[in-house]
Amino acid sequence: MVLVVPVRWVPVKLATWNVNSLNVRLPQVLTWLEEQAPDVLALQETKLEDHRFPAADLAALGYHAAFSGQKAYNGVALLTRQPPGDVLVEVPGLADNQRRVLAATVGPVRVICLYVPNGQALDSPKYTYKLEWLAAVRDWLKTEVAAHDRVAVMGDFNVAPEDRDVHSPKRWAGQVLVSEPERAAFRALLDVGLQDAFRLHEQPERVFSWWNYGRLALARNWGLRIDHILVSAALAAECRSCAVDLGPRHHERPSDHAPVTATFDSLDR
DNA sequence: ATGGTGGCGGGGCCA
Repeated sequence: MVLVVPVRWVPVKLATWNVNSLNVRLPQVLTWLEEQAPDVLALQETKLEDHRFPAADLAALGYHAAFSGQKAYNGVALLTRQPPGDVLVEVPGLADNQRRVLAATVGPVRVICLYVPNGQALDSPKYTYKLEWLAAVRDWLKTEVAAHDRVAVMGDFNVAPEDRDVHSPKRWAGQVLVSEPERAAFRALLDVGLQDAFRLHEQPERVFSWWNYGRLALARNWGLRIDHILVSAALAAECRSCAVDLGPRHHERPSDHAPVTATFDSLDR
């Protein structure tokens, strides 16, 4: 007689949030962690040197942390319920002083946090840096996807992939964040074997993740969807939902970005 | 509506 052992499936929640200063936003992050209880939260623009990272406050909520920060600009972190393993803070072969990349293995998932350069404007050296950075990251992600079954690449990509991710495609046509070379670079990331978790599911129209500071922008939903969760095929098959959480964007003294969350059915961690 | 704001740092840069 064959005894069939039931496999226990548990939900997994992954999230990403550009907090625009973890120092300022820490109370909001702590509240959000308690409310949403993600298994992993990827943070961008922490703007904190590592010795100032609020690891104790996060540990009090049961979160481990891996982080790669710098003063005033950039900075990424991964908050995880399970200890992060195989932490990496540099893209192999890419010389970059800016702290924009963090990878860690959490349970069965290789989690990668990205803060893609903004690019400033199409005629700026920062735009060239953005495209070169994305090309180098693409090459690296190819190796990560080859090495791991479940991969989630989360962060502020500073690219609105399609016109439906832009409140006013006409107004934004050709601008940084929506230009065709940036969109091609974004599609090249998908080409290594990743899918936009948000587009795996039916979604309302005009869902965005970033709005300019200034009250009119949010009130009129003048936003862009530039924060993304990309998943490998194995995770895509397990993805249950993906959504933007507008709650924190309406808080007092908010980040200009809202968190993006994806849930999964995954084998017991 | 790419700043009419915000963060950092203490002027100017970055987003």
